[in-house]
Amino acid sequence: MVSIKEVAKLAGVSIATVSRYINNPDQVKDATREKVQTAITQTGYAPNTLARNFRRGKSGIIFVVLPSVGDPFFEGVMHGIMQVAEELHYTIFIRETQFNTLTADDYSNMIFSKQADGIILLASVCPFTAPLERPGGNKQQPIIISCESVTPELSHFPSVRIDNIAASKEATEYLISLGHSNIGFIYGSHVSTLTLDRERGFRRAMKEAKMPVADGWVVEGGLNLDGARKATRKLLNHPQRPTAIFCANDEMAMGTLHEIKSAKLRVPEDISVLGFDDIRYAEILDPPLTTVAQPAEEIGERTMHRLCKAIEGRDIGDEVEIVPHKLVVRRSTSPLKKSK
Amino acid sequence: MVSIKEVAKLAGVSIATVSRYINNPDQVKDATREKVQTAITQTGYAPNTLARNFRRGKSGIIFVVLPSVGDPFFEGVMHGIMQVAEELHYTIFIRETQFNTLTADDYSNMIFSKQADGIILLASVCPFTAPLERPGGNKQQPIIISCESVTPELSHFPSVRIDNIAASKEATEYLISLGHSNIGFIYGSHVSTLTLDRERGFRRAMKEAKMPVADGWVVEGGLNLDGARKATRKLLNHPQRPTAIFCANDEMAMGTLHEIKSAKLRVPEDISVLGFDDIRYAEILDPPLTTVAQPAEEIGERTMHRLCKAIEGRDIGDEVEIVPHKLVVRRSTSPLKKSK
DNA sequence: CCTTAAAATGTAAACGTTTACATAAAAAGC
DNA sequence: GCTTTTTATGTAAACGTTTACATTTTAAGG
Repeated sequence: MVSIKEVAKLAGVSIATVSRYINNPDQVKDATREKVQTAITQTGYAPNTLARNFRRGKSGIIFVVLPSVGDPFFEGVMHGIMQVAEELHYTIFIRETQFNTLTADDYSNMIFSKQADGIILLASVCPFTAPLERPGGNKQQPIIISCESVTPELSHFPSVRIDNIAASKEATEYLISLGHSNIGFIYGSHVSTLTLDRERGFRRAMKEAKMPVADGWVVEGGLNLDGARKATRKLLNHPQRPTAIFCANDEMAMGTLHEIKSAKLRVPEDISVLGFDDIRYAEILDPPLTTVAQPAEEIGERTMHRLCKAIEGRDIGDEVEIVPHKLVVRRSTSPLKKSK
Repeated sequence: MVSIKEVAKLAGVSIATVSRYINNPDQVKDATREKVQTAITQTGYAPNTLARNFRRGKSGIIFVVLPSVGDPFFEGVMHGIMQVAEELHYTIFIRETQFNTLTADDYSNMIFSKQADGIILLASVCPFTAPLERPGGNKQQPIIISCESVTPELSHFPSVRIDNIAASKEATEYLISLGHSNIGFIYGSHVSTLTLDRERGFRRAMKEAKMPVADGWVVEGGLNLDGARKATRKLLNHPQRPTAIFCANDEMAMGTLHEIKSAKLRVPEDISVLGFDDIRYAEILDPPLTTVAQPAEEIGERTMHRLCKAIEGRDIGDEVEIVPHKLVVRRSTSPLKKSK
């Protein structure tokens, strides 16, 4: 493997000059520049990133941790993140967790061991456990949580997200304003604080409207199609069948839509369906899905800016930064027909 | 930042012993092990990955390059890849290309500069251009192409994929066997060799069946929803409206389905729709989508195994490794009604 | 053309590991 | 208990950069 030394020798300069040519070209004279460039092309030299990062003490890398590639919701967030990353010269690496659940301590370790300069945790990434107390003192680490609501004991991680409880409550109130009172709710999973919050918002709205939530109206959808389909079947077979179903995300709403139609019922005439996220498929579903939109790109940008501040060593606090959500009404919801 | 030196000092041993404790614990005596472990916990030491990788000359990292997180097709492939990665102790980093198109030379460079030990390129990653000839000699680099069909001049990269031409031809023949002769085709984009191949298969089938392909029956869908919707509208307004539309991937088929229904036409009664990939949404669409399934997980596994062989320095040739595809018939296609 | 200031280049140390080799300690053989 | 073998530990070099500092070259000022 050709190193900077050989380039230097061939160009007849010192290795320092070669290094400068690569990192601060304007510090080297035109004539030398040419000599060095020729030597580089001739040898096919490429700087060893491993050595460079080691020497610099930072990698310029930011991890984005997410449960699964192939989840349409993250697209927008990633857009925002990558835009800022480009601007600030960071490289983004996505780490898919899939099944294996890493703990907050694992992430903490990635920073300590210099694998990355910072980490962004996207929704439902792990059953969070508090990180190890390090003897070095727990000064702020460049780790930030995006989209996900966190449990209180982890509140010392900064985060950026919408107000899931409020958004969910509003959406439920919309359903109520349409005349619905029998409303089913499909949440994600118990490890997803985010969908738990959405459930909380749902329940709060129901309570304030003095509407009872029957046993079996709130079911787990596992955050995926199959889970949602099973959950929907349960709701359809419920003795008091809901006239509206609120799904904690759009992916699940897709499954719900399918099951309702498979049961020869119509959406929204027989049952209204409400989703969450406003993924790109929402508007082309049949019928187009009413859902809560998150400003995904904005979330990504803000997350990234805040994280970079932390990387620079500035204090970014541990507050939650709330961005606005928006209810997008399409055609999967309609006023309750009094066709009793 | 606490380094191995401080641990050594605290434990009263040499840094070599600490290093050995971390990498080959069985080489150190029980008593020493304990001392070192205590020192590690006490100092909160974590090995500096940057230094370690630098010293070892390899990072243990494999890049998977893909156009967009949020594309449901890649899920299965990633599954396969990550499974093998775990087995072989590699870490997978996903790099999203989004808009910026990297050239094959950029990838080549990532290897030379030791950013990664190997690279997997997933479908439609870049408008490939041949890589720079390096003076070191172009001995095989650990770069492999997965899913994507490559242009001839790039055939020196090994790859793993289905036979897109054959698969597409078969699917078209299926449509023909149903009695269709007016068939529209929505391809992805001209930079995606993969969808170009699918178009080739389509045309070949039509030609063999002696069916003309009218001007305007083959349109670009941009590999996304919006593009496919526009393309579909063009097809619907065509003077000779197709009775079947074949989309080069399922994502586009989703858009097509939507547009057809928006135009108050029925699928499959008025128009049959055929997709490609068999993403997880295919079966819950309305109607469930007939499509060509790829053994995504298997592709991932094979790609990874072959890549790792290359990383170990073994010769893996530059052949295409073909895996079998399968037509999955659902309800978006039906025999042509002779209701003329 | 000489002096001084500015710009360009060179020298050498440092970053935190791993590892070949040398040495010391422990175990085994008699 | 002494020699030999095995096992455990220590010493020190090396990996390829970057960068503070020293030195040389060039430009500027008179």
